[in-house]
Amino acid sequence: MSAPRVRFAPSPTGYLHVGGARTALFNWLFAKRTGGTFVLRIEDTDKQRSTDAHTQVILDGMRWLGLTWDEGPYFQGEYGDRHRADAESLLAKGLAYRDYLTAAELDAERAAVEARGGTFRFDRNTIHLSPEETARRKAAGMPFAIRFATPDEEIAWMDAVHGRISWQGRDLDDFIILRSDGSAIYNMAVVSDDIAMEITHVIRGDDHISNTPKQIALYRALGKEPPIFAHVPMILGTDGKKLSKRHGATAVGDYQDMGILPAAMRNFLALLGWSPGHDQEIATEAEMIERFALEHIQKKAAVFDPAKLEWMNGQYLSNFPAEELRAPVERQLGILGVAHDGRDLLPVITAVKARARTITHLAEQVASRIDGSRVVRDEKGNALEAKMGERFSASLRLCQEALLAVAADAWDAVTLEAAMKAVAETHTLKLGDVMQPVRVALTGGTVSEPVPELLAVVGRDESLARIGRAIG
RNA sequence: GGCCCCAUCGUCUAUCGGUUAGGACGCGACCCUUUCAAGGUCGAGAGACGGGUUCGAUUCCCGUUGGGGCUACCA
Repeated sequence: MSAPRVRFAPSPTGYLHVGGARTALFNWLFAKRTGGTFVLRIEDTDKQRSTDAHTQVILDGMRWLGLTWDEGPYFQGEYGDRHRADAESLLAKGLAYRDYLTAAELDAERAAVEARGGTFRFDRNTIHLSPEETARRKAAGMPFAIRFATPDEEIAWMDAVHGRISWQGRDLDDFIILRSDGSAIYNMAVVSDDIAMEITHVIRGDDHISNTPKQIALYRALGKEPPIFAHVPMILGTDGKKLSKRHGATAVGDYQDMGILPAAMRNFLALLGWSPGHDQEIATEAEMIERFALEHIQKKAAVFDPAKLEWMNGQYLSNFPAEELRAPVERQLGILGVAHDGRDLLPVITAVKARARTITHLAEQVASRIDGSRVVRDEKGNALEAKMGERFSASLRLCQEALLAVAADAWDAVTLEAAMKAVAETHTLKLGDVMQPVRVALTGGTVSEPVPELLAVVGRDESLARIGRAIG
């Protein structure tokens, strides 16, 4: 068998949604795994809703996720002539027919049926013009749509994730393949393109299952062998409904803005509906490619859990070397408007990255270490001060005194830890009562890296300044 | 309504007829510790229901219930 050719075919009518991104990821993984070709095709035939801006956002989202394509992007809108030729070839073979009924007349027909409480369904035997009227319109050169004469036979396929799925032709109506303006309808365009682009495996969302029998019928009518279909499950919101705007962030760009790393997003998305078959969840790109198989894709829809994504992102943050985090952190600092010129961020990032869950969060912490104006006292910080009362500033004064005694060239975590412990010992204070006030004075909150490291990262002058300010 | 798809802890999942039904997130407890959203240990927590098939069903078949998708001269 020749190498597989797969495609991801988004329509540029919106942003790149996580569902689409996951579909793209599965296609990409499959292509990598099999040594196949990953084709990107932009389905921009809906002129009303498609925009170049959306196309750009989708391309950016894929690049951000590292889902590089081998061919394309092709733009479906450029192949109108081929779509039309394919539709007309069906007409020539007698497998499709002209329908002179106008869209308005069809709408009226539909409205009438629905007004009676019925369910409208196109039926070639009941919904049609009289032969005379058809002849008259044809003679008058009126525009017509082309309908596919769906054969009354079973259409079945072995879905790579679902197994055998079958439909009866009679449950499909004679759907339109070419509009009266000469443009192809979705199913016709897709089949025409997939044939022309020699696509061997169609990996797409579950919601396309009902399009598949129509497309297979079209392949047969065109005398072509259908590709292998793999319908991957949908992604749902926390309430079990199809993921949508009201669930919050659904666009890949939203997660980029929230400070999610591409590697974490990719890893998380891969595990939504697919499993490597073992217990290791954090996996490199190479490991995922190595284990990827269509057969291991889940049939059931998956609920998107933002909490687990954040956890996973936190894992990547902890494990990534600080150097790799510097660029995204600097970018975020820029967004926050924090000057960091000439400042070595690596020690700061190293100190705080284990406790951060997003780049945004990480950058905020870095900002608070290098810029005193970025320190905001949180509830816990206030609560601690209130709880300790007078002892709070008393403790800080003792620390201030001890820290002043530490020379600038001796200002490192080891020396500082010794100095802090000495304060506790000589004044018979609990270590926590000495450390916590300093943490609150320096960060505004009760959560941070170990205090000696914190002092080292913030620096001597700034640390003492913040302590001075806290004492008041 | 019709057609189609689906069904293991709250969530993501492992299991491909025999397991004390395993792991992860989240949750709880404990340990470590100056604190923690870090690390470690432990715990609670699932086969929707009813029939078959079988020596034996989470697993295979049927039905019920529940959820989802499609049902356009949209993609």
